[in-house]
This record gives sequence, structure tokens and C-alpha cells, in this order.
Amino acid sequence: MPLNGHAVMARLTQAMKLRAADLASLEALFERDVTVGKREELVIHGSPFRSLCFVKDGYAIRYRVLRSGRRQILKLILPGDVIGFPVSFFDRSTYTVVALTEMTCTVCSLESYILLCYEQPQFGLVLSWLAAQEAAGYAEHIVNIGRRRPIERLAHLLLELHERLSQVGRATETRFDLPFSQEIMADALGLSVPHLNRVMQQLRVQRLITTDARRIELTDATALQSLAQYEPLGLAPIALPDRLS
Amino acid sequence: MPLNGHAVMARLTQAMKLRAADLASLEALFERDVTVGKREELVIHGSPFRSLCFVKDGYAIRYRVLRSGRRQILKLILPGDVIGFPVSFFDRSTYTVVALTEMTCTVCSLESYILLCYEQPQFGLVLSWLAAQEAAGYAEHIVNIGRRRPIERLAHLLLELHERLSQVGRATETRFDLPFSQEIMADALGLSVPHLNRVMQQLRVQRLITTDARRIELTDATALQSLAQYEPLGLAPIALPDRLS
DNA sequence: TTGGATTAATGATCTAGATTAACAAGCCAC
DNA sequence: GTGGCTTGTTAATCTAGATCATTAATCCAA
Repeated sequence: MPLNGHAVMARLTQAMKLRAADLASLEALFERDVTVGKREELVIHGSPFRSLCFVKDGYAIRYRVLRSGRRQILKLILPGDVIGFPVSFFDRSTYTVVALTEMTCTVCSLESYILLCYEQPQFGLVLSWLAAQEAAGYAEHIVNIGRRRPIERLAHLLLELHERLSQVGRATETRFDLPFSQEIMADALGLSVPHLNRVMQQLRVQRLITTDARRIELTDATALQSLAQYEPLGLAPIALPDRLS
Repeated sequence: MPLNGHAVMARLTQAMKLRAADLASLEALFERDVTVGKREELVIHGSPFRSLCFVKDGYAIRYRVLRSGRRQILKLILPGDVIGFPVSFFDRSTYTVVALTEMTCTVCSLESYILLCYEQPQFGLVLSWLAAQEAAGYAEHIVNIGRRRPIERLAHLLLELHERLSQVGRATETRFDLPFSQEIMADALGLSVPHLNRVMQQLRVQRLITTDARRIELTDATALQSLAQYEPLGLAPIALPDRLS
């Protein structure tokens, strides 16, 4: 399947310079595109999942629900993200992934990806690099939930979404369409919905953001970053040893 | 440096069957052992770090401190863990790692590891596998902090420590030496120290654990698991394609 | 052995944020 | 367009857990 021009390519080329030949190998791998309906579960808590699924378009969440009914969202999934990591390395999934909108993905089996790694080892490193991004995102999420105040949490989330959406060409310098409801954001940030709503208003009152329906403008990104103590990730492409590049 | 018999080997062989030749390649890579003093910082927030550092012995924490002085511990580092992931893939570290006890590690540069991956692609996959474990651990941490009640958080932490220490031969069926102070656990779980102390007592009163100084016994592991909704990770070693095994 | 630092154990407030409830406003499907 | 869902907004109450303060117990290092 052709990958060019898609969010997926934007992400992969961040990881590593891909040569035409590499691109061809990848395209050969992704034999099919899959469309997932709104509210459809892609990965199910307790079931195995052995694929790498690159999101071309649409939004999803990865979450866990506890007995009490409380839901913790682990990650907001955007175009360009990979579904199937780290779950593919375990025998059963410990969380669920559900699409929030209609979503299109391009899929390959973990097995065929592993085979590719043996032929072209750089793809093993690309996977490690994606994993590193994933882990760093989770780590930031822990800091956010564990030790930031609610208003800081939300500021951080909005900045992170803006950065991630920018990377795949879905945000302008200061604006983006927020594809998530307040309930989703509350469950991501470990807050109640009414409280998230209040905190959102505080950001508006302090003139840090303005909203128009779900369209968000970061009116004072500097102040937001300072409030949230936001540190953009320094994305270093994998440095290949000289003799190989 | 010989790796046999160490916690590091215990972890690596979980990921993948290592042949004698693989072991030799690895040992060639780890040219030196490093000793880190108590309270010494191994990775510093804001500085680059380009090594993989396998902990043979001793304990450490990975954390971030915010302006407010609040500290969030991201991970409790035990023997057999790898320091330097995911930080090695970014240009500067977003957290600090500090040793809590004297610690010995065996170290190799990221660059030499990458070279090895080109010669023997399975090591790229081993790295991805370690990354998957790391990410899964972080994800569990998010659920813990975000949506579990304090007593459940602590129960979950104790079970996780027991499982991880068991994997490297540092726990019996029901007992282990808790190498962390209450302050450390509080900062890992997003709680205040007095509250952690109270919650610890609740676990004792409910006869789920008994403690003698820092020696912990899980007197009713089943009840603890149920309380915490603990799910041990199903660790699937990387399945090699048939034609390669 | 002593004196200082770290750690554990409690108690007394106080407040941030959950909970519950109710209602308004969009948005779709029919 | 209408009725029903989903989403957003607001208010009143209540409590879990932070904060602050103090003491007791350990652990070391001089």
C-alpha cells in the first residue's frame, strides 16, 4: 500500500532517513488497509494481538477499566501512531483500544515485520525508536497525573496534542481541532468531568486559550508552557554508524 | 565482562533464547563494569546519555522534580533493569536517575550496540522487547496513579516489586527485602508520606502483609492481587520465525 | 558512645477535587 | 423538524487525602 504523503510517513521519517529501497520494503509489508468503525474495539483487554497497525487517519484511545468502573486512558491515539506496541510482545493485551471516529490503518503482522528486521536490521532499530517515543510519552503522562496540579495537567495535555498534531500536519502554529470530548480528557488526566470543565474555563479566563466549539487556539503558548513546565521531546533520528550510512 | 549468573542474564534470557555465540557477542560489548556510589546521579535531567547500562546489583530511581519541589518517581530500578532506555534515543534526558544504594552496572555505548544489531539483528529485537517491558510497566503505573485508590496502589506496587525481584532471584515465594523507604514509595505513587504510612498500616491491619523492619511478607497474596486487580504480565519470549531458529 | 540525620508513626486541620444532580446546548437519525 | 443521545456547563455537598506539626525510632559517622 502506498505510504507516501501520509501521517505514518511523517512519523517514520522522523525516526530515520528512509531510502527508496527501504520504503519499498515497507510498502511490500503492509499488504492491506483496514477501516475501523467509530466505537469499534481494535485491541481487547485479555486477548492476544500480534500486529503492527499504523494509523493513517482517525482517532482512538488506549485504556483500562477497573472493577469500580473507573477508566484510565493511557494514550490518546492520533494519525501516525502505532497500535500494537507494546502489546504484540506479550501473550495477551492488558488494555483495550477503541476507535473514537472512523479510522483507517495499514496493518502488517508482527511476524512479517520481524522477518524484515532480519533482512534489514535498521527496521529493528526503527521499532526500538518508536518504542522509545512510546515509553517517553507514558513517562510524561505519569509525571502529569502524579505530581502536576489539574490546571497544569490540562495545559500539558493541550501542548502535547498540539505538538503531536503538528508533526503530522494537522495543526497550525497556534490552532488545532480538538478531537476529544471532556470526558475523554478527564479520564486521561485522572480528573472528574466537572472538574476538568472548570479547569478548562480557568485556562480561558486566564486568556491562555480560546475555544470555539472544539477548535482550540493557544493564545499564549509561552505562558502555557511555563505553567505546565512543558518540555518538548528532542527527537533525535537514529544515528547510523558512519560505515553504514 | 562475564554475565553469567547475574540478574542481567536472568532478564535477557526471558526475552530470547541466547546461544553461546550470542552470549559471546554480548560479553565482548560490555567492556567495563561501573560502580556507582549511593546518592550518585547516573543520568541527569537535561543532559545527554548515550549508553545502555545493565544493573547487576543495587537499587536506583528514575524521577523528575517539578518547580514546586514535587517529585514524581517514574520507576524503581532493580537489578536486571536497563538504564539508558529510552533516554539514549533522545538528545537530552527528561529525567534523572540516582542510585539509592551502591550499585554495580555493566555498560556499553549505544553506538556499539547499534553496530551489533547490524551484524546480529536479533539484538535489535531484544532491545524492542526490553522497550516493550518498559512501556508496559509505565502504562501500569499510569493506571495505578490515575484511577486506583491509595491502598490499591500500594498493594499493586508491592506485588509488582515481588514479581520483579523474584525474576532475578531476590525474593522467596512470599517474602522480600523492601529496598525503598516510605518517602520513595510515596513519590512513586503520587501520595504524601503520612498517607502512605497510614495505608501501609491498613494493609497490616487487614493481615495482607506483615513487616519486620524492611522485610515484607505477603501473608495473603491472593487477597492482595484481588484488591489491586493485579495482572502479572504474560512474558512471551520473542518468537523467531521457523527458518531462523 | 554520642549526636546528627534519616526514617517511621501519629494527630489536627483544611481544602482541593470527587460526587451527585440538574439543566442547557448540540448533533444525529429518522 | 422532532425526539433522543451525547456533550458541555453549573451548583451544592462531602470527604479523601494533603499539609503541617510533632515525636519516636533507627541508622550512621565522627
